[in-house]
Parts: sequence; C-alpha cells; structure tokens
Amino acid sequence: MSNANHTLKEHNLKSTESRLIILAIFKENTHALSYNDIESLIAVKLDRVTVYRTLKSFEENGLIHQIYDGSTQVKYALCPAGSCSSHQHKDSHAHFRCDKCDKTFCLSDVVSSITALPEGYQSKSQSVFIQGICKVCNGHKN
Amino acid sequence: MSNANHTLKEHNLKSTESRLIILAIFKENTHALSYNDIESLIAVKLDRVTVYRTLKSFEENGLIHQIYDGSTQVKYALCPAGSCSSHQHKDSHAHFRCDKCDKTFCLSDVVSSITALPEGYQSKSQSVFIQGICKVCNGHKN
DNA sequence: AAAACAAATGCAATAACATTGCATTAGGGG
DNA sequence: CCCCTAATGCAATGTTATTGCATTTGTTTT
Repeated sequence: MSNANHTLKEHNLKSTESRLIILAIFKENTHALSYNDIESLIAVKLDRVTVYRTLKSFEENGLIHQIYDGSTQVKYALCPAGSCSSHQHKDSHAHFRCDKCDKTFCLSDVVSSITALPEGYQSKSQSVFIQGICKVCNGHKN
Repeated sequence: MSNANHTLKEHNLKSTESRLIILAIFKENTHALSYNDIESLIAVKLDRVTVYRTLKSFEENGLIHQIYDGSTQVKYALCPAGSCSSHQHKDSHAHFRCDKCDKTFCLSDVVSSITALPEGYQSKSQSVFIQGICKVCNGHKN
C-alpha cells in the first residue's frame, strides 16, 4: 500500500482519487494552501464542492489544520505527523507570513509562551503569528 | 465639540452621522466586532456599503484594526489610543478569544516575544492569539 | 468474486459575504 | 452662504462557500 493510502487510512479516511490528489499537493508544498492555491495546483479538474469537502474531512480527521493569516481566504497546512487527531487539533506552533512572496509557513518548533495574562483570563491554547521575510526570500537555499 | 467628533478629526476623518454611530458602537463594546455584529447593533438602518466603507476608512486612518480570530468574518476593534496612524498599524498586542462567550478581546498589555526563529527567517511584527476563558465568563466583574 | 451498503462525488441551485459604478447628498473651508 | 469634495445609498455584480440530491466508487461481507 502506498504511503499516501496509508496516511489516509491512519486518519480514518477512505482512500479515493480526489483525496490522493489533494494530499499529494500538500506533501509537495511546504507552505500553507488556500482553496484557490489548491485549485490552480490540480492538474485534473475536480469539482469545487469535492475540494471543499475534502479539505473539511482532512481537517476533521486531523490531517490538516486551518491557518488564518490575514488574507481573505482560509489556508490549510499538513499537521505535524502524529500531532493531531479527530478529537483535537494541536496547532499551537507559530505561523509565519512572508511579506515578499506572500506565502505562509508553519514553524513547528516555535511555540508561544505568554505567561502573564491579565487578572481573570485563563489560557487554553496560544499561537503566534509572525510577519516578515522568509528563508527563501532572504536568499537562503530551500 | 463632542469627544467622538474630536476623535474623528484627530484621525483626519470628516465627521458624519454614520461614522459617529459606528464609532459609538465601538466605544460601547469592549470586544471586537464583525460586520454582522455592527449591523445588528445599529438602531438606525445604514446601508451595507456605508458600513463596509466606514470600517475601511476607520482602518486606513488608524482608528480600528482588523482581527482574524478563526471565525469566518473579520473583526474590528479600536486601536489603543495614540498607537496607530494612517501610516502604520501597531496592533502587535495579543488577542484573546473566549471559548464560552465567543467574544474576542484585545489584551493591549500582552505582547509577543518570540526571539529565536529558524535560520533565515526575519521577523517584522508578531502577534499572539490566545484561546481560553475570559474575565467575565470566569465570574469576575466587568 | 459478486453483492450490498455506506461514503464520496458531481451537478445545479443557492446562500453568505463583499465590492463597484454612479447619481445624489451633506460636511466644512473659504 | 456658496462651493467643492468627500461620503452616502441604491442597484448591480463579484467572490467565496454551502446544500440537496442523484450517481458513482470504495470497502466490507458473504
């Protein structure tokens, strides 16, 4: 069984053509993808509804997580392996949006650590959103 | 001249009825407001377009800032006095979304302080998004 | 291997959210 | 008070996302 098939199975998702196509796109891209990004990256034409529903099922089953990066469309990125499940998303790592190439990346190792909240507020999860210039746009190798 | 009139002037905004109404709503509410929130809080009927354009002008002139809190609609909140201008928004304070009442608040005093980014990444601005239980829902007085 | 069942897909229609052009109105400097 | 520009309201349209339903496909069971 292929790697991708296995990944889907692991997350209790039936292995279908659309899902394999969309999963492959996520694996090929290191940055977060919006619906439009995905649509333009698919060679074959999938129905819009199918793409939306695939994203939804991926998200509900802990395969990808949503990212709100200030653009109008929600973006999605693969969850770090083994970190999320149907029951809970643990996407409290930092997200980075590049001002130059406009891509959004997950920085899995950068975690928020706000300790002092105002009186009365109780924190359950935190996430950091950083804007700046990314690795590639800074001239580093990929 | 009323306080509100003065606020608008300060931000180079002509003082109009719609703007006074919408500004008043922001001053009456401590949490961030979406377009829908605003629409349902206005007693008088303002045209949808006017509301959108008012929000845009407020934002461009440093009176309010956008907040993306994971709900589908963008929300807006007053900028801390004197912190923002037409030229630059400095909304790098933390935002807090309450799981119970679903309201989003600005925590002006809580600032992100991520120092170590991966090699190659360069930070220009940071913001923290926290989820949990807010002051009021924790039984504290307002 | 075929039948049977449930889940996934595609199409059409529609909903929800947001923006544009343009004619009219209103704020505020002179 | 007049005049000019900016702001407003309406109608039309654009963009993004969702729903219902008939059909197809994947998987389980026999």
